[in-house]
Amino acid sequence: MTGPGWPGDWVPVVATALEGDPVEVAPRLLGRVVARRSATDAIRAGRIVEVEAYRGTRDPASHAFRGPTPRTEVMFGPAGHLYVYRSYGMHWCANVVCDRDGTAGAVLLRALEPMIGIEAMWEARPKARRLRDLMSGPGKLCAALGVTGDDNGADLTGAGQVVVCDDGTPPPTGGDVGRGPRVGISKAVDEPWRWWDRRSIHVSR
DNA sequence: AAATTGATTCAT
DNA sequence: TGAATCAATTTT
Repeated sequence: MTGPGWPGDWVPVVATALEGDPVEVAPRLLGRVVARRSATDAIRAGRIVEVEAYRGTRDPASHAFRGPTPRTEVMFGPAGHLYVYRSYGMHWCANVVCDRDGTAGAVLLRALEPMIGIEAMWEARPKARRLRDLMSGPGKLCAALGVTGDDNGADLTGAGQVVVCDDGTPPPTGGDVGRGPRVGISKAVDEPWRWWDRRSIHVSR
């Protein structure tokens, strides 16, 4: 991973680390970095502080529950790609596809802590008033990073515009990890498949 | 608490 | 062809 302004010690997360059950993979993504770069814009990046697991055909709350459709086909593909969908007709939400090729699974990115490119994030989120409003929700973080439906299916493991990286920061452990039910769903509402970093003020509310 | 907003999906 | 359902955000 190289390029102007790219931190030299950031290494893309390899796909094999994402090939497990989303419930195993999701908490391990806490602390990793999501970065977006393009030919025209400065790098924008944030640290993952809140995630939710969606278990595909084994999870009635997953878009993939009823099998592959044009919308959900990337969730049935190989791990390490991006599943982007439109929410409530106006927001984009981004998921890291995980589990094995052919088995649907995904981790919804619910909140990031802004790291790099914060000026561009303010411009992309004019209604945000405080730093902790910038990416403290799944729709907010897509707007702040400039992720849209055009990024659906993108490879996150190195070559593309959106990358999930490890910058050497250890994930939260023990009492620093919050766990509870997922937000905004109507099925499987009691499954505790949401995780967040208790030390962060950038989680959703 | 309520308005906003449109794609997707499944049932007629 | 129609209606229900939203992995949400913002303002009141």
